[in-house]
Amino acid sequence: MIDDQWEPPPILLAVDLVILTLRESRLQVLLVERGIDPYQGAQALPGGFLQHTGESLIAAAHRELAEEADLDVETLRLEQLGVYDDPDRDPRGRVVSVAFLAIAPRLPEPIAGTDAADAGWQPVGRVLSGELDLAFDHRRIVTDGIERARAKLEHSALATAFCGPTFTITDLQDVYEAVWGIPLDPRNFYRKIKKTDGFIVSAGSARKAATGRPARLFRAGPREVLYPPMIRPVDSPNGKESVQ
Amino acid sequence: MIDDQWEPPPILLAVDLVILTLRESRLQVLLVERGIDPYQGAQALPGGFLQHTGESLIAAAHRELAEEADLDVETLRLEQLGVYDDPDRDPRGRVVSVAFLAIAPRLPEPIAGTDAADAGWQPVGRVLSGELDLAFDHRRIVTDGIERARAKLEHSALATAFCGPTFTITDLQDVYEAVWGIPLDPRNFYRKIKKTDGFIVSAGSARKAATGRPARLFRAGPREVLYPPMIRPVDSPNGKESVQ
DNA sequence: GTAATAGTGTCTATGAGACAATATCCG
DNA sequence: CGGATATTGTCTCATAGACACTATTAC
Repeated sequence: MIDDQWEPPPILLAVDLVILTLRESRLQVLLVERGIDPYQGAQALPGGFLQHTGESLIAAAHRELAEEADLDVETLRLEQLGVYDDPDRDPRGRVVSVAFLAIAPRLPEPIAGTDAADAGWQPVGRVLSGELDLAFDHRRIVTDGIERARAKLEHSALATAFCGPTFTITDLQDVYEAVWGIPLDPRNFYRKIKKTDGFIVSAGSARKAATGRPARLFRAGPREVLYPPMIRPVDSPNGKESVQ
Repeated sequence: MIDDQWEPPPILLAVDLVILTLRESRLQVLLVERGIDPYQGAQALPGGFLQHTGESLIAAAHRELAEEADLDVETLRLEQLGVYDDPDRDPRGRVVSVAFLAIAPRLPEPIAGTDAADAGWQPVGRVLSGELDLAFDHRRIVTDGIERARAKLEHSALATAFCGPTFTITDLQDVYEAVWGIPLDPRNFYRKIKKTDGFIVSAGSARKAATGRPARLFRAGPREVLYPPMIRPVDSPNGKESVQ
């Protein structure tokens, strides 16, 4: 707790960032090791406090993203994920945090953190299973972010954000399989994608692996809303949804 | 503006409430007439500032709901809609507002406001069209709330929240038609609803109107997530979504 | 040639949408 | 009975999913 030599502390506003990417065919989340006291040494989402009254939340999110993860701010679209305001979520006092979600394409191996003690990718499975313990309520925030990403893959062209500027349809399928956590039939996936006008546009062809027939390359198309949506096979066909 | 006899004012946290209901077969939103200075006399969403540091956002939302609209807090489920934090959104200074969305069943005609100068329902069409001008950025918040409600009708059993404890399938159809703003075929709607296990459960039958065959009555079932989803016919089959 | 991946064709079951037909009330 | 609404039946078309098959590369 903080020393109480003066007035009750005000409510502090913070931002937390859930940055997801695909590495080694697995969905991974960007985490930093906390360098200061509450939860020092624990893994946490990148983020921090608003620096001044006039700073907008999205500006703070972009600033933290640049500071802590050295990510290209321009290419990442941040989407508001939710507000986390349990009065007890931060031992330092009342901290209301606004979480943002972003999807990143595959990046050079180590994220060169300039600010945080250490920044790196972790498979989301280790977070969801509880194997990896996160500071504050960040496990819940990650859980919510993943569920949001899964849902957005159904109705939007978000999946292309996981890929580089050009990609194959198989690359795209890897995204869906990793985020949804289920296998898909390559043949049906291929036709479904190509039948959705504007989802992807041709970008030549190239040889990918050292084996097999080379795949055509595509770029993200103009369409952002998918109609009809991609269908996520249901594993629990009854009752309420079970997150985590 | 506020007088500046002391330190730069802190960031203030507020809640705004989008309460939707069905009246006269139209989607309507609860608005209050502002009694104090910024936008005095204009229509606005019910809401207000957090009263003390320890108050949670959801508690503040419920409190405002009770104060300004005299609504039964227990039956309404508030869902976080989003954060609105444009630094210029409130002339008094930096006010960050968290919006909540709730769906209310048909209620006794006049909402007896205890706090606000006046509270009442307005058809959302008048807000969306700009015919009715709202204070602050509340028109955007209402727009976002409606879009959220439309989307949730597809994938959740939210529609039953618009109805009373028991309702007919035609009542449910009225909800979908009003919120989506399109007509649906009664025969196909009927079968689709009954085929979705757990959406509704039987609750006897009763005569509704003075004419026609009496309909069976139902209650909301245990299912909250609809799989497969209800399908909202698409009016704009191409390109990006236009929220306006 | 074989191995491996990319891409196409085809069949089937299911479900959405159109709409005829029947049921059950009021007067 | 006729008018009105509720409920069921049936037909057609589109599509998801299963899966056989062909195409194109590396070796």
